[in-house]
Amino acid sequence: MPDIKIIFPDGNVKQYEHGVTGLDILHEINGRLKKEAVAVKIDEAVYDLQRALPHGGALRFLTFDSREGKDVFWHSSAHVMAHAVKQVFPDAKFAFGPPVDEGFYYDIDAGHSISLEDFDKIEQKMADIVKADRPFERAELSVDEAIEIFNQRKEDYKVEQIERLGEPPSIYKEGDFIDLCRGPHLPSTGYIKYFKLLSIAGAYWLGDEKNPMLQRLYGIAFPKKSQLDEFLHRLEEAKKRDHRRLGKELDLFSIQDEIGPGLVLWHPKGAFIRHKIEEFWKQRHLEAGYEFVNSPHIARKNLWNTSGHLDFFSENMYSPMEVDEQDYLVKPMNCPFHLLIFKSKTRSYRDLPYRWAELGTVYRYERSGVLHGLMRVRGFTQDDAHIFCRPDQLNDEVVKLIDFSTGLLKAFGFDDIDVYLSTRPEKYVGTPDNWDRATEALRKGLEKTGVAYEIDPGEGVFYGPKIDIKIRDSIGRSWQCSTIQVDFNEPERFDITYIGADGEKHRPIMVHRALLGSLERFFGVLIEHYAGAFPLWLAPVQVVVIPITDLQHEHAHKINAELLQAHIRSEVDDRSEKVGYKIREAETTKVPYMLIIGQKEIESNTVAVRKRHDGDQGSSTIQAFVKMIHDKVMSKTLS
RNA sequence: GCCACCAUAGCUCAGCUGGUAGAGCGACUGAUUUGUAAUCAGUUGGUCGCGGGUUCAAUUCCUGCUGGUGGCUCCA
Repeated sequence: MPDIKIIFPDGNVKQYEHGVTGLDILHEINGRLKKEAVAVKIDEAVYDLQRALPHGGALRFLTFDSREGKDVFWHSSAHVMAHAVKQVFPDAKFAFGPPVDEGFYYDIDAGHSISLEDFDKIEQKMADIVKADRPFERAELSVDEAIEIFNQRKEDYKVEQIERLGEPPSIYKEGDFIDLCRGPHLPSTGYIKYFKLLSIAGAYWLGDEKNPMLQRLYGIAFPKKSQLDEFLHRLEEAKKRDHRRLGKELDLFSIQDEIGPGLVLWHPKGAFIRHKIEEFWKQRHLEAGYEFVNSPHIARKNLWNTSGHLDFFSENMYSPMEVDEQDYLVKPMNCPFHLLIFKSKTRSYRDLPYRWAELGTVYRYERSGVLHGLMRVRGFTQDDAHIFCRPDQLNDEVVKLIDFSTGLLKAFGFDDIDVYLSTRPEKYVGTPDNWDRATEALRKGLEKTGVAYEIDPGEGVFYGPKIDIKIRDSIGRSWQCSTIQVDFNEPERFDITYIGADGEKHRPIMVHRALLGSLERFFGVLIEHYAGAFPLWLAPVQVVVIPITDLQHEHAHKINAELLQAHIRSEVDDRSEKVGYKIREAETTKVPYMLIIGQKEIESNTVAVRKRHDGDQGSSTIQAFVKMIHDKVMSKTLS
């Protein structure tokens, strides 16, 4: 009896017998899909192609091109990898093996260390499994049946999962390999044509560092060879724009053993770029009604008691130093200082809000394994500010902040952002009631600006909830920079007040915020975003004047002097090298403009302009060139 | 901190199963006077991350430490 009603994307409706599978339907279709479909979606649920459809509905075949298709493809790939590992290491036990953004992994307890040298063997076994083109067969079991199967196979982690699941599990069988899995999976192993194991890492069972550590094998797989090649090529490209590598090549910064891990030296060129960023930042902040403050690097221990840092943040703080028999601590945050500036005199409701900004350098103990170039360091400068306002001003301030932040980031070419609202964590100060008010304020602000956001439960800071803005760089990676945190608690702990219109004392609300985040991380992100080719307004050297022979040296220096007069950062390359060599060097050091000066240019009193990446731009008068540079710097043109 | 891996000249890297090290680029010197991504020649450069052990002999094997890489946990 035909009782499965399928609605096709083109609107056609067709009835099928009970037991019909995606593959059956696929066979009736011609074209690309027939070869490329990896799963089928009925309404909102994704099913295996080989599985009898449990019910009818709107049908859509999924290919590798879709997110869901990739997940199915990579999930099955993880399964194949696990099977291969099992063949190489028969005692291996398996935990989780999900697809991720790019590829898949499987957490494995192999009984001994799997190392990179085992990759070849595992990949060969995977190739055998793929070649055998065995079907993935689904079965649904009772909890007891499943536990028995996995107990027999000594799959302790799987048994634990089943017990935690508490509902009848499904399993997938491929050859003699059985995995606990919700699915869906590819019809057979043969789909996984091109794959590669990528890396190996440690990962705690269930993500808890108290649990034993498993080995996580990462891999990637594609239906087409070109896709695998492109993926590997992209890895290479990402490597080329790695800020650690570019930082060295372009002489921007260094981190040295003698000083200590996570402590950054800004070299002249890097420091110059930082200077331009700070200059811009300060200008924008003055325009937005901020005032600047400054605070010391250390303070008495008791200050950090008052603020709650010693109770909630001490694992990130350095040990006290003794000064005149008193303990002092290096600051991990700037907020207590700003609170005390507020407290230094009586404040009136008329003067709120105060917006106090500081490029404040803080030090935090980060565990050695988390340090990473400029992205994660132990000493860094936050572009910090604290806003003290009345309750009736809060909403407006939050809205302003979101706009201010996105505007600032846009100037650097970051248009693509992800926004998160992080709520109360397990360890927190203050009352749940205050937390709710603060969270609500942030949520309202977000709603008002209309930006799309996600909730990040339990990810707030100890003193308040926060909005985090993550920016996407030019190759699509996401970086956390801006953070906006509403805090009802610190004002209470420091007992700060203002005098209201009613002549009574009132408690102000405090907003903590860093927009670029830290200058170190932001610089690292910028280096990778621009691949080291900083836009004109940031480039430490904007122009290299290149005389062709000694005969043009004098003229070249004259032009250079004119450029310097016009506040253009220019240098002359008057070494005894060929033009090609000098151009190559200017290109590799990513100088935005080159001016080639030969006899022709001297005679016509022009300059031959060459643009980084784009080559010869023809000749120009020096006046026109200077004007163009000025215009681009003024408008902060990115290209 | 945990798991795996790595550490050789300023940089990128060679150096098979132990017999105290090489290349390219860079830097320096000289020649060359050059028209849009590498002119030629010469010179310089290393306690083979640091300490201990095995050995007649250790850059190579073992071990401890330091630092780094990819992850996990944590985070600006």
